[in-house]
Parts: sequence; C-alpha cells; structure tokens
Amino acid sequence: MANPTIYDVAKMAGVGVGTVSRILNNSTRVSPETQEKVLDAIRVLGFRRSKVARQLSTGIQHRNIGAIMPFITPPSFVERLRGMQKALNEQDNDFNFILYDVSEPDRQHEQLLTIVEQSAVDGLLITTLNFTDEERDLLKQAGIPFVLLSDVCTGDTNCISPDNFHGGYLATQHLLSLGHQRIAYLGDEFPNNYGIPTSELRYKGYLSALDDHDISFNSDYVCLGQHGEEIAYQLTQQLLSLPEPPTAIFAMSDIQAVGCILAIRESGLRVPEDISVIGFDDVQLSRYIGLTTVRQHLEQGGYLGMQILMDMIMTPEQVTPRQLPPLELIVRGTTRQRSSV
Amino acid sequence: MANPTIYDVAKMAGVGVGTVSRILNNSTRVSPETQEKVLDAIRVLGFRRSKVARQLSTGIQHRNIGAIMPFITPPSFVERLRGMQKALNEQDNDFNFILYDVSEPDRQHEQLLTIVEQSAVDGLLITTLNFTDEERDLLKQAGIPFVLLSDVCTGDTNCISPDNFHGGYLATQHLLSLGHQRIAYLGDEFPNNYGIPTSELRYKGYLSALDDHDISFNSDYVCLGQHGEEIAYQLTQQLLSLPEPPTAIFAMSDIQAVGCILAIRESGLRVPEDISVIGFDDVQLSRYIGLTTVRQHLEQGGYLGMQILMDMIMTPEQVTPRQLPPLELIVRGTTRQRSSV
DNA sequence: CTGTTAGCGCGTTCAC
DNA sequence: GTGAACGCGCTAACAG
Repeated sequence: MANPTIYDVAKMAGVGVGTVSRILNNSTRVSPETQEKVLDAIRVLGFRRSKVARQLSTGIQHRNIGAIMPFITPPSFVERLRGMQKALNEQDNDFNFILYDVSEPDRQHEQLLTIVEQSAVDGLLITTLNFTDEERDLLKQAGIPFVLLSDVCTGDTNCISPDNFHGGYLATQHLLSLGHQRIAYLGDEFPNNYGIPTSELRYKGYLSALDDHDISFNSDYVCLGQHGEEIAYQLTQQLLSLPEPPTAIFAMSDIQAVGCILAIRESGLRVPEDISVIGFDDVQLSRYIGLTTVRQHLEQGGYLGMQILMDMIMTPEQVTPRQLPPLELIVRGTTRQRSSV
Repeated sequence: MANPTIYDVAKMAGVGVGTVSRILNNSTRVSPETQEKVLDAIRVLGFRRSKVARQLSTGIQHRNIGAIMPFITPPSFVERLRGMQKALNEQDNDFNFILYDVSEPDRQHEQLLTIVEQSAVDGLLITTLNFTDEERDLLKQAGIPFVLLSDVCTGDTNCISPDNFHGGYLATQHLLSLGHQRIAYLGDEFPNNYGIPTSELRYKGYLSALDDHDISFNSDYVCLGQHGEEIAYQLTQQLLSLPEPPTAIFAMSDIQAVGCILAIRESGLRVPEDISVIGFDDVQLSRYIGLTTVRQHLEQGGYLGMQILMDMIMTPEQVTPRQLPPLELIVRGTTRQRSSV
C-alpha cells in the first residue's frame, strides 16, 4: 500500500482509529495488548503519520520562512545566513527556516514559482543576485512578504543593501590617503547578464575618489572578470605585467583580494611593502589573513532582513524600519604608505 | 478575525466557497463581477489560504528534511552544509531543507523534542556534537530516519565520521618525518561536558606516532582549552614561553591553527622557518592561507550523509552504504624541515 | 480503556 | 458560471 493511514492500521489491528491516535501520541493509557497489536500493524504497514493532516487537525501551524541564496558560492552568503538564523532564534517563535539553494541561476525562476505555487513559505529572504520585477509582482500577488538583500531596490520593496558607491569611494580614498596614485580596480565584469550593478557602483565610487584627488584615469588599471579567486589571480597577473604596474589594488570583494595577494606574492613582490591591497566585505576570512577591507556588515544585514520580515509577517501594519550601519573602513595589514621610491 | 477562511471570504462576498477556491487557483472562468467582489473580501479580511489544508487536500506533500547544527560556530559546519545541499539538489525531489540552529547546547534536546513532537521532519541530519542515546531512541521510536555526522557512533545508527585517531597519527607523523622532535599538541580540552571524543582521539593518534618514533612524551607540550581561535592564540603563547619551546605544533583544527600562527608571528617568530604548524579539517580558509593540514572531506561528509538519508527515506530496505574517503595529508606552506640549529 | 464522530481549511467533483 | 457536498489524514471530545 502506498500510503497507509491510521484507518488501515486500525483495521489491521482490529481497533478504532482513536486508539491508534492515542498510541501515536502516547496519551491516555491503553492496554499493553492492544498497544502491541497496533504497534505491530504500524510496523508491518510501514505506517508514517501525515504531517499536514496532523497540523490541520491540531491547528498547530509551523510557519515557514525561506531563504533563497546561491549557497555554493561566496562566503558572503554564509555570513548573512548566520545573521538570519540569529534573528530567528531570538524571536523564538516556532518558525521553520528553509534553505533554497539556487546555485544555478537558470533554475531560480522555476524554483520561485514552485515555492509560490505550493505556498510553501510564509515569508522569503532573497539574497540571489538577479531578482526581476516579474518575480517581485509574483510574490506580491501571492501575498508572500519578502525582503531583498541585494543591490537592486525597486519601488517599495523592503531591501537591505549597502551604499556600494560610497564603499568604492571609501576604499579608494584610503589608498589615496596613503600616497598611492597608480591605483587599480579589480572587479566583476559589468554590465553582466543578471543586471547586478554591485561592481559598477563600487567602480563609480572608485572613479569619483580618483577624480576628487585629480588623479587622471588610466583604463589599464581597470580589470574586470568573473567573480572568484582564480580569475582575480589571473587579472592581477595582467596588472603586474603592465609597463607601469599599479602600486595599489582595490579588489571589489575579499575573495578577489585573496586571489590578488596570491598573485602578487607569487610574482616575488610583497604585500603591502610593494603593493597595497584592499578588499570589500570583511568576511571572516579577512580577519584571519589580516586583510584591509571595507566592512559591509553582512551578518548584520541578514539579521536585519530577518527582523524586518518577521515584522511583515507578525505585524504587517507596523514594520519598524531598520538600517544597516554605515560602511566601515577596516585597516589591517595589507595596505601601507606608498614607498617613496 | 484571527484567521479568516474561505468560508469567511465566501460569506462576505455573498458567494460559495467553491467560487472562492476557483479564483484562488485562477482556474475556470468566473464572472468579472464576482471575481471583483471576492478579491475585495480577501483584501479586507486579510485572508491567506492555509498551507496545510491545501496540502492535505491536494495530496501534494512536501517532505522536509532537517539539519541540526550549531551554525554560529566553526566553519566546518558550513562545509558540511554545502555538501548536504549539493546532494539534495542532485536528487531533485521536492524536499524542503530545514535548518535548525542549536548553537546553545542546552536547548538541543528541547528542540529535538519539538521536532519529533510536531513531526516536522521526514528525516534528520545531525551534526551537533553531543547526541545522547536517549535522543537516538526518541528518533527511532518516532520512526524518523536520521544520519549522524559526528564522532560518536553507537550501535546500528548510520554515521559519517572520520578516523580521528588515524588523523592525529598522520599529522604527527608528518611533523616527525620533517625531523621535528619537540612537537606540541594543541586541542580542545577533554573529557568535556558533551562527551565529544574528537580531541582525545586525535591526541591519542599523536601519542601513538610519538611512541612509534621513540620520542619521549612531554606533558608540557600538551595544551588543551576551549575551541576557538583566541583560546588557541593564548595557549600558543604559553607554549612559546616554555624554556624549551616546541619546534612544531599540531593543532587539532584549522581554526586553532590560525590562532596558533598568529601568536607565533606576533612573538617575532616565523612560520614555518622557526616553527611548523599543522592543522586539521582543511576548511576553505586553509587553502587561502596555505595551511598544512589533514583533510577530512567535510563537504563530502555532508554530501554522503544526505545521500544515505535519502536512501533511508525513499528505499528503506536498501540503503547503499557510503564511505568517506580516507583522511589525506595536505602539505602546504606552514610546515618545513626542522632547521638544523 | 476504547470505538465513533465531528471538524481542521481547502480543492474538487457534481448537479443546478 | 456557481453553490453544495464530500474527502484529504488526523486529533479530540464524546459516549460507551
């Protein structure tokens, strides 16, 4: 039998469904004999009680809140995940936290559809990179509250995102203040297929800082490629082979900064003595390796996002606005005053 | 009204529940007028259709598989999480993946109870450190299949765990082969409150290797403390202040190895020139910082665990056994031949 | 102690 | 096009 019910069990054991139910909930005493019979029947039939029927009947509804994120990839997502969990645990309401991994961007839309279709979730935290207007409307129409943790904030959707332009400015400003003039930007290529403007925004901040210091722009110093440590490694090699290589590099993410540093060291140069490197994000890793970076409070972002979502679910009329703390320059060991050579 | 149902909506709109249902599922055409009325009622009442009732009625059951882990803590858990998600995505069945964070060990039992109580889950991946026999029996009785990812494998429970003794041996053996004789062990204190034998097992492997090489044991070289980078940092300082400090340190986890390296560098010594350091786990971080370590295939562990669990759920009669690949020594940049001084 | 029955909220035939 | 009634699997309250 495909899915035996308590009726099947009851019939087989020669008892009523009530008895079976009682045994399942080890409530009121039942005679050991019948208990035995029922337990046997359960075993033979391979009976498993239906979760949903149970919930319907008891009225105990778990609420599910879901997080959509490309989990295989950058550590920055994990940091946000941490924050989300933290906020959830503090709330103490019995929410289930469901993780949806959409590492393959193509499947994202399909996945979102089934989530909505099956009304699997009472709220959604979306950390994927590309989130279309169409998808937003889908969720709105389905009445599923959601919070975006990304860089594209359209209309009245709740969204947690840093000021990437300002962050780019900050990072570059730091390098300038150390006397660097030949400063490279290493980041994700843009425009990209997903319409993610992060890299572009940070780049614009970079340009703006350069401009404010009357440094003339050198397109050789702009290195764009796919996200990842390896690519950053290669891009850095290109930079180093320039007739006049940069004395400082602004990598748009910590991971890319790591690839960058590896390439520099491998070429026989030192960080920061020969070349300064600054990253962006301040993931845990950065603390360990002493990377100078711009902290964007990723964990805090997840934390706040979850709190907002909770508000939206529990008290829709009154969601208290929450803001990310401002970006913060974290100076560690990979940047230094430009050597006066 | 607390939780309006389609009946409430129907009444308010002056129609039957069937009509409301149809509109909800945008199926058969309904007259625009009634549609309007119903939609209004839905809005006014703040109606949200019940997920469970829907599932019961349609027969579409999502299966939930849950992972219990202390998520705030070491990165090793994240790696396993990755593996689990990967296996889940490959399966492609519509399983929900629920994350239970039990960062507070005290709450673990309580949490497990509610999970079982509410039959919230069709299968469980348990990565927490302390898992009692009582808890095991609880799950067995509830008929919830589960897989353990830990070091304590009692009885016939499915379990993924590395050979920690052998790992400890491997690490120490490596240092010995480089000519080191004054080798320290830095690990979690044991016995501990949770009965986690990991540190002890690796320590025993360490002892065994020492013994095989006829190195006399020096208790000064054994430094135990709570898990974490900071503690490891302090412990290392103690080691360095010894009249005859070690020339090599085996840290029982990569995170502790990081704290260790930091302390060494801070004291003016170099790694690996002055002191060799080997870790354990091979988390992502280790690749970035070039740490020599023992790889225990964490991601793979999560992956296999999920596969076994899937088997248990889908084809209980036939779960194909899966094994972790053997521990692997990964030599990177933090260990070196002992200087002949 | 135990069998029976009425919902839980929604989807889905049916007749109308 | 639309309303009424039944069923999904289980719990709980009621008789017995």
